[in-house]
Amino acid sequence: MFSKACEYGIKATIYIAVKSMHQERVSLKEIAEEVNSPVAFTAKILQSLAKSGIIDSHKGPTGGFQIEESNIDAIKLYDIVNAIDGEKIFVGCGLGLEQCDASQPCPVHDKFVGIRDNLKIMLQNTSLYELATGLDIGLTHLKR
Amino acid sequence: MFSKACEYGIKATIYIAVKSMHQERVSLKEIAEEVNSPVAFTAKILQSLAKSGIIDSHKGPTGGFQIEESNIDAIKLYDIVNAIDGEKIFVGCGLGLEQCDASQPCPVHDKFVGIRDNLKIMLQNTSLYELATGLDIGLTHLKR
DNA sequence: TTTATTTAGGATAAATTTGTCCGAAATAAG
DNA sequence: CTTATTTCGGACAAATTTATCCTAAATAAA
Repeated sequence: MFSKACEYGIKATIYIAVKSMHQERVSLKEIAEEVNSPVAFTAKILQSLAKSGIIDSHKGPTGGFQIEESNIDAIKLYDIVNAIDGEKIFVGCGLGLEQCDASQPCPVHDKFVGIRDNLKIMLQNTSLYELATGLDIGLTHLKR
Repeated sequence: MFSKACEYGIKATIYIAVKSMHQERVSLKEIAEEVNSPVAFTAKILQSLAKSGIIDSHKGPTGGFQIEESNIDAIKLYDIVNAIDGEKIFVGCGLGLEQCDASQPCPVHDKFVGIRDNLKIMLQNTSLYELATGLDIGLTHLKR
């Protein structure tokens, strides 16, 4: 469903959010450990999330990643997925046709659009805040 | 969403089904042309679909691919996707966790399972017959 | 039987995704 | 200022997916 990059990016962002809600900044190393993702690859993903403005990064000792607390509720799962995998997941024909829309549909068009709209709506309605809160209170987990 | 292999496989199977409903066998070359897919790669996919028993193949002149007409309604989109991409699309955690279920969920577990179940049900409820019929009567298309 | 045609299948290559390594740049603290 | 720490960013490598090519095997028809 999601790419590995996206999986790591989502996990990392949720972890950073939890820490940010406790006014803590976290290092790449800690994130990769807690989220069970390859360090160097995770670094690349965090870089691009920082460029997208979803997370903040700081160099040097005491440096690391964080998310402005007031943004955590406004950031949606959709934003993270979109920043990493791009909108190509939400656009385009399910069978790869260039020319496919309601007036000239591919055989799976209607059914496919239905599923994908569900996905899109789910991602747009899911806030980083609720994901981070669930993790913080021990309702969910990210390891293994 | 689907792999390229799956896209080509679905398109090819629908095209073969349409022809089979008119008692015609089709060659790899014709399929690849009509479905706008790379010939050699399509050959591989059709090979595996034949091994899975979803389509029949015949060598030699007048050879080609076909689907037993009485099977066309029983074959579901799910069977095609499952034969090519495997069940890994329908199983496993949305964030790639090994240990993730209702009792120890990842942060997106519930929402993700909901979407994926929708997808699975849609694929299981969509018959090759309806897809092929739509194409046959010109309601849908596979080119471009 | 010979020939032409078509799929089967192995080897290989190209493209993309995933992942690593390392020096540069920033920066906090002694 | 120096040093230690941390992210940045480029080059590179491995793995997977996508795609090609060619020979073998089957088989229909002359």
